Amino acid sequence: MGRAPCCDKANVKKGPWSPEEDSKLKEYIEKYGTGGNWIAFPQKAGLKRCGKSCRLRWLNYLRPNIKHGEFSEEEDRIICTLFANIGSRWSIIAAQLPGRTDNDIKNYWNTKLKKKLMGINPPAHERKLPTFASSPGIPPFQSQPLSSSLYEECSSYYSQTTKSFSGLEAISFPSNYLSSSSSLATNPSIFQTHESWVGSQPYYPVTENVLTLGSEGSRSSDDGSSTQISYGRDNIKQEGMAFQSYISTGLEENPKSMLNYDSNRGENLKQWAEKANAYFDFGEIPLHYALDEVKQLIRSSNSGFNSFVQY
DNA sequence: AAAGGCAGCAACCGCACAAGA
DNA sequence: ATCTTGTGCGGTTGCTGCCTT
Repeated sequence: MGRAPCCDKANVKKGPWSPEEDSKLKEYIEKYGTGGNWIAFPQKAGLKRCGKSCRLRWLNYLRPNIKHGEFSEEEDRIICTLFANIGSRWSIIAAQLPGRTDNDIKNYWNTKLKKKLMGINPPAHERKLPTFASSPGIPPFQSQPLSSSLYEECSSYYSQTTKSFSGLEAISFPSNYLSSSSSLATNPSIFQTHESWVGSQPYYPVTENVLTLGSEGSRSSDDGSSTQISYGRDNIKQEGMAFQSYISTGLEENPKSMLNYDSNRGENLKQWAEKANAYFDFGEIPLHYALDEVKQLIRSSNSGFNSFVQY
């Protein structure tokens, strides 16, 4: 038996909102606010809608200062940069783009930006990647030839054959790790190597290629039309590699001690935090907001992570 | 001009989490 | 400590309008 529905599905209207409903919703909120309870809202406002639907309509469409229409090149860059770094966490990305909603950005990514990236993907045979010698305990890394265009850089990871991005891992913690420290203890599989990531896939620690941000490597073009995404061994922080190594070798040697927080809370977590600090580095992302603010967003949205990683 | 295909986007769904009882 | 409820989020669906044949 699942949880009770949030509203009486039989008696609520679904589908597109009419102008009358819109104005009813808007007028009520302008007069009385949301009342802090969206579930009760429709009844108070005299709307035959689910509370969640009202909330969505307000947040995504009716609320003041919502920006609709074309995304700028700068917005494109921010979305790409953040997507590469934190994945499909649209609410966080939206927080960096004033006036844009998470839904808007998600739609834009899925319908346009992703295709933009895919569109100029060179054939696989033209993308032979050099492999760097690996250090002991550290898996080999590969670099990409540097290019001046953000789209080329990102799209080089897109496979026309599999219709998915592959061989690229953002420098990021696995999303399930970020959102819940306990999942780490119960789901060792998050450490396994995987070969593809798309929006819906969880992030795993880097295994092969790394897309890092800022530092040296590719640079913005003169007109600023590209971003500072760059990748390659030179940009990979030793700490990050060590962190990866720490995870993989540690798991092999003693999975229990790596995963059992209850009995090992303390030293293990301290090491985790240290490695995590080094690993979780945004570099010099050219955003309107300070990196600290981005990190703050992530911290504030992931209490599990926050509970043991101190910056 | 009509039909089919496709892209864009608004809205829905279900899950996870947090807060409060 | 457990259960219930509201909220927020990301993934998905389906409607609508435009484009192509």
